[in-house]
Amino acid sequence: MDGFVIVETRLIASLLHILQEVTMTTVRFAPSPTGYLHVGGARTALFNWLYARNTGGKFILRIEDTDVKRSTQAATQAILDGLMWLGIDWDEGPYFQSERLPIYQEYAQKLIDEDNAYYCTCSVDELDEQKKQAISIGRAAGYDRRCRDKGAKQGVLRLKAPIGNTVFHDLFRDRFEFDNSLIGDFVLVRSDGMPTYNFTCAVDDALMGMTHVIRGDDHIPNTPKQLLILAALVFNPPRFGHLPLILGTDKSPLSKRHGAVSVMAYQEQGFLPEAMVNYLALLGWSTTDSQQLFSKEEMIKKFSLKRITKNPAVFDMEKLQWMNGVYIKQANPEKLANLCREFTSQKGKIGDIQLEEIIKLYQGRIKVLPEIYQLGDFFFSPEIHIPEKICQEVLSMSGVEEVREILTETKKVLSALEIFNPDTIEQAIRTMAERLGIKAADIIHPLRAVLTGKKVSPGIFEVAALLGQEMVVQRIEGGLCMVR
RNA sequence: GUCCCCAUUGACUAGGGGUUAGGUCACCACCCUUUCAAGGUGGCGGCGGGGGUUCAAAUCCCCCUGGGGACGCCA
Repeated sequence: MDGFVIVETRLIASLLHILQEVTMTTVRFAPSPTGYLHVGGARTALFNWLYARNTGGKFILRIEDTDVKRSTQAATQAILDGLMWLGIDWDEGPYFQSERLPIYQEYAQKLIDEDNAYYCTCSVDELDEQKKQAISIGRAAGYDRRCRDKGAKQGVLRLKAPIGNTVFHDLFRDRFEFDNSLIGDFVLVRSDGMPTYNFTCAVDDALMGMTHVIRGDDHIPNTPKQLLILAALVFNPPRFGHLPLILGTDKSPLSKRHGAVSVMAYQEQGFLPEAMVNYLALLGWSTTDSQQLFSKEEMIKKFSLKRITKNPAVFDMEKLQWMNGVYIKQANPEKLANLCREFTSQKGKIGDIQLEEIIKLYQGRIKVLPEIYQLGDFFFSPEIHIPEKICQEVLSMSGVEEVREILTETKKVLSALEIFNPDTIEQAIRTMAERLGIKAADIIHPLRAVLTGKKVSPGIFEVAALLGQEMVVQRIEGGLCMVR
């Protein structure tokens, strides 16, 4: 009996395994290497990746480089870099379509053999003319199929679109129905033998076992075309889902004029990949409770296609910055210090003095990493400049003589300290204030001005301690000259 | 010109026949406080318009308006 149970359990397990194999989610990100990974592409990649990880499926990276003129290796690398920076890893690939040409040839031949495709010899000018005419008589602008029955043996290869409608159900919206006659007999293979996007995409999605194709809105018109190819080739179609676009603040599609669109530009500006991913995930996806901050694990666990919205989202820099600030605040200072050093080397600044300690002081105050070099510039150079404005507003605030006395006394008190840390400094200052019968703030403000050259800084006791006793004394002396 | 998509505060969104229309960013105020942040508390502000259906519409249907996309030997 026991043996039977074991056998039965094993049987169920292996059946489940097979079932899982058959139904395993397979998705992909299929960019064309014609530029950097942009925010919209990154969001598309992220959603596919999240879905794959959520379902325990497979995420494939495929480079669609059939446009030889525009594709570059640098762009491919930039896309890979962008994905890696965001922490989006792939299980297969990258596949390059340019290396799969024989496969597409094979299927093109199949379409020809089965009378589902034909050669067209129309020139570009002729096609233009056809388009103009179609529009002038109020028809859909498209190829008029004049070469369908010519029996040409060369030219571009076109699909023979059947009469009827092509229907599909979108993952995020309703039913789509397209009239095949409006789709037209589109090009599958160029006259130079290079296959086109719609053809390679359809073939690869089928061959690579894609269960879901999640891509941008702009591909909606391509979907019926690919469905037609799939049908002609007798492949099972994947499920399609079209993500709404990401817009700029003026509601037009996000582009360079809205600021940075390249994902790597955000790295250069001092954003953390975790924040970027978190923000991107919220552009079109949400949970019922409107949770905002997610760890990667949490995001994977909670991700669901059902909760993707169909309306386009405006990319909001302010919220991204807020989120980045939150991630910086929570990050490990050592990790941040390493990131900051990259910025210093880029900008030619020196930042070796206890960078980690400085970061701790600024973690809760900055939105992007490089801000630390503006707000905390007085930490990074021995000399500081006290702007005239600060001199007037702070150093002569309660009377020049009084400030002079306060600073002189402060210098004396602080240089007498044997242990120089935030606590001892604070104690010394407060004691001094009490002794002189003034407010601690009356000491703190001038002290801040002479130590930092600013009216705003982290807690002055921490700042002073980090600067070190010698530097503090030196800066008070320097500041004293400015009190006049 | 033809086809198609979208519509909740300034932004991201929840809600999908009966809710004081909820959360987050931003903004404002107050608290905390050595300044600035952070944090805490509170506040401002919204269902694009018009018709239906219904006892009841942000929610369902239609029209309009607005925004966007596609119509390549680009992807």
